[in-house]
Amino acid sequence: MSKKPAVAASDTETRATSEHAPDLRLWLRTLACTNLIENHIRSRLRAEFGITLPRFDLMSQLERSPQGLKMGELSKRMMVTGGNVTGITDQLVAEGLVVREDSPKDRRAYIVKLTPEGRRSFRKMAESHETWIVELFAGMDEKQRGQLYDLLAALKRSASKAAGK
Amino acid sequence: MSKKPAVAASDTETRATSEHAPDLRLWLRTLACTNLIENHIRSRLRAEFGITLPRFDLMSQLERSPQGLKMGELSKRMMVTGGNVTGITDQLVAEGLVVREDSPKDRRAYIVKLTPEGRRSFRKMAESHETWIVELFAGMDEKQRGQLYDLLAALKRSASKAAGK
DNA sequence: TTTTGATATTTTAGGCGTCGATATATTAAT
DNA sequence: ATTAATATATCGACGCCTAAAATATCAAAA
Repeated sequence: MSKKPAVAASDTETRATSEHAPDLRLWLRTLACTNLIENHIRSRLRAEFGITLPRFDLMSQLERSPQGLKMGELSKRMMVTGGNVTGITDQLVAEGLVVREDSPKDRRAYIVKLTPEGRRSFRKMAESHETWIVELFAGMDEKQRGQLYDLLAALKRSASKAAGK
Repeated sequence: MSKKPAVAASDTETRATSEHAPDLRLWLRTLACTNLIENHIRSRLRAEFGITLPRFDLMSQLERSPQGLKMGELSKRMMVTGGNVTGITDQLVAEGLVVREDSPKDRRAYIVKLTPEGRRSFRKMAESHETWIVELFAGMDEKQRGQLYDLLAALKRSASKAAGK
């Protein structure tokens, strides 16, 4: 009996029908995929490790930057506002998974780093996380995944340009 | 001078590097695209119409179902929890854009419908919304968009199956 | 040096979103 | 007809998230 979360499983995409522009349907399908996967990952992280997705994401950024990151860097990379990063960091600090160190170069700034426990904890979770992702994409063959990867690069360029970089 | 929101513009994808599995990089790229587009749409809806994305989404569902939808239907289609729908609906009711009618068939349920004003208001916003989406995808050619559409269908199938329908 | 403008972070207020619990109604089984 | 199981929606607590304003520092120009 795998636990079904209270959140419903289906179709954001239901919004789109014949009269809508193809681009709109394409966008809604993109969204549906993302929501599906994100909701799944979110609930598994919660169920199996008692952590939230944003906290996991922040730790993930830090694990890849052992020298640490400034709050503003985290904000850019996570694509969320600075105020948001403040809150998430506060929580992780309280849990002992992360530390704020004063920047020697700039007294306005902090350098956020994983603690040894944070690093240990993250690596364990990341392993499962990667497995889950692999499972979610397993229904596509190698070639499809490669094509999708390339097309998303094109989409990223297109949207970045239209959104004003 | 187009207004730049306080939210940073770049790369969730920064998380992925060489040592990560290809699937993980594919997922992070998907996420980066979605965030980019969603953030853009969110701030334009706010700036130009003073509405939030979730409220727009809910109205969007209702516009396509003139007979109205039960709270639970909205929850499924929007891929969010029931409690969440309650809150968003409350706000839209307070703004006079939506009504909760008692279901004649089932006294537990409500049927939510757009008011005439809600419908009028939505149609005006939807026009702009669609234009924005078209702009965001404009950097891809017809063929690329078609391929992406098909590949996302495959992803949706794959992820739905792995997530347990 | 003082001012000016930009940058780094936090704070505040309010909306979104989840989970788990509750109240109520429906449906099925006894 | 009573009971039990299931379904619909709301509520409360808590965390995420944004936008806008406040605070502090830096860097460069006057």
